[in-house]
Amino acid sequence: MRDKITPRSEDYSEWYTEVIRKAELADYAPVRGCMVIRPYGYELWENVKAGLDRRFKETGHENAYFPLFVPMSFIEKEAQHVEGFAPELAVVTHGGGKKLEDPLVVRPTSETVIGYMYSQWIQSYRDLPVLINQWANVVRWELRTRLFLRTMEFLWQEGHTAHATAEEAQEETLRMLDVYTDFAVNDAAIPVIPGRKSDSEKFPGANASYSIEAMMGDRRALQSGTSHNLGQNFAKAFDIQYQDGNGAQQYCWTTSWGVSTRMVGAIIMAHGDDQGLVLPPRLAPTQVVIVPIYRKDAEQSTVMEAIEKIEAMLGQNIRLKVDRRDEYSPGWKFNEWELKGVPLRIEIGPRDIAKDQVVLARRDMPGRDGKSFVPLAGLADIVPDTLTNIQDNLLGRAIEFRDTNISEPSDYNSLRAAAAQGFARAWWCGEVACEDKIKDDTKATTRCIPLDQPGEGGNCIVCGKSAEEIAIFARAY
RNA sequence: CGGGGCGUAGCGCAGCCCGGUUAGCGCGUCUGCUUUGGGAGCAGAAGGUCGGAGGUUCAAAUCCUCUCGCCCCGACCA
Repeated sequence: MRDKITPRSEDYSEWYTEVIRKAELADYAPVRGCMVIRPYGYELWENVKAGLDRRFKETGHENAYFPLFVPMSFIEKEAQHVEGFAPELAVVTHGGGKKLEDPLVVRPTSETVIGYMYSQWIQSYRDLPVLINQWANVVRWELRTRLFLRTMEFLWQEGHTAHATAEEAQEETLRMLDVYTDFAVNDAAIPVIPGRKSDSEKFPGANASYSIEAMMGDRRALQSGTSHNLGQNFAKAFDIQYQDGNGAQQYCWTTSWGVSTRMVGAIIMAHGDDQGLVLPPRLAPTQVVIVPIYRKDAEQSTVMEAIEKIEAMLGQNIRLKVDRRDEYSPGWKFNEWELKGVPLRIEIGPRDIAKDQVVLARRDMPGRDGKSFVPLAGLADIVPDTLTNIQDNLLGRAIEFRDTNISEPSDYNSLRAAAAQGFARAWWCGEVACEDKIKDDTKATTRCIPLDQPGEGGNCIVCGKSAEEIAIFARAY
């Protein structure tokens, strides 16, 4: 906390870990691959949750809670699902001092239990659609973990819906992808690319998977949210049937979609700089911090009185913190709040009070550029405006960064170079062989086939055969 | 699971190769005084089963064997 952090350009990975630990977002737990989310990090997550939860409710979803333990036999019911998840399951074999007859799996995701319950609840077309979300923890036995990006246990939300028709399920899948995009862009200020996953990157058990892909500060891709059209796969495995208007039994069409604590990692890596975190105002636990400056006791009381006026002026709508600690110097506090990514800082001392002004310092513009003197009387307007401006600036900056690092190579050699340095957009025929060749040569994988397509066709960047769609290739986390 | 690195005070490390008094240093912590507009200064103090077990030796943080854990790189990663 007290020392400088490793510059981003020098060692991105080290920078990432140091920022998380020094800003007190999270810490390593005594169990390998697990993390403790500390209060500051948890508050950030709570703001992510609030932004998503509001959107879920606005689109007609309800929250519920399903159990942590899943019978092993459930996981085995859907062939692709078990194949995909078997290697990373945590299995409970003993309970109450006895070996269990049937082992229990700690949920890696909840399609199976929820599918089972849906089969009990759904009888008629009148029961549909079922639109449920749960906020929960899940466990996947990951071999290699990184704070927030991939931990053995993580927090997320998983939405699970059941519909009468394939069309409705597809609409829902894309609607939720759109909700994620809206959240990422407007709340997290991360300009994601929504698209469809290639078959090899698809969720085990899905007919089609979609994701939002974000570009991190090191130009690598981070899958930041997924939405799956599960077709009738889980409905058939768990016998989720309804009687239609003609009295015939039909299988439901289901979807699932999720965003996890990985989103916190995305926020850190999309906006952070050498000073530390840079949080978008919409999600920042503290939006404005006030640092008082004084020498003598008399000055202190004058400054504190002025601060009380500012607090009253800014009201309840701004997440405000006054740093009253006496044991640290103003300079020390400036550095600490910058490390913690607080979007806006107000500095106020005797000289300012004499002129009825304060100093505003913007986190998105380090140093003198971000500092300005503003009249105390105008703060009620200026502070909210500046926060909005910072939010917009972060998004604008991230869009510009992403766009300058997406290239459109026209031949395979330039693709190789492009994929090493950022995102590459190129025609792809859809063959796994071509995908694999790119992966072997560049470590870049198919991130997604963007929803936004040029329309006409082209030739596959690898094999030259005709291709209908453009895909994004990049190295991913 | 393969390759590499590291476990010594709350944190970061030195000491180990070449065994030898009471195991050091920086930061932080505590007390006091002076300070406070970009990471304050001085003085004093507290804080250690040297990851664990076994072995060699008159003597082990140091040498040997085993073991546990963590980090990094790779493979893997809905």
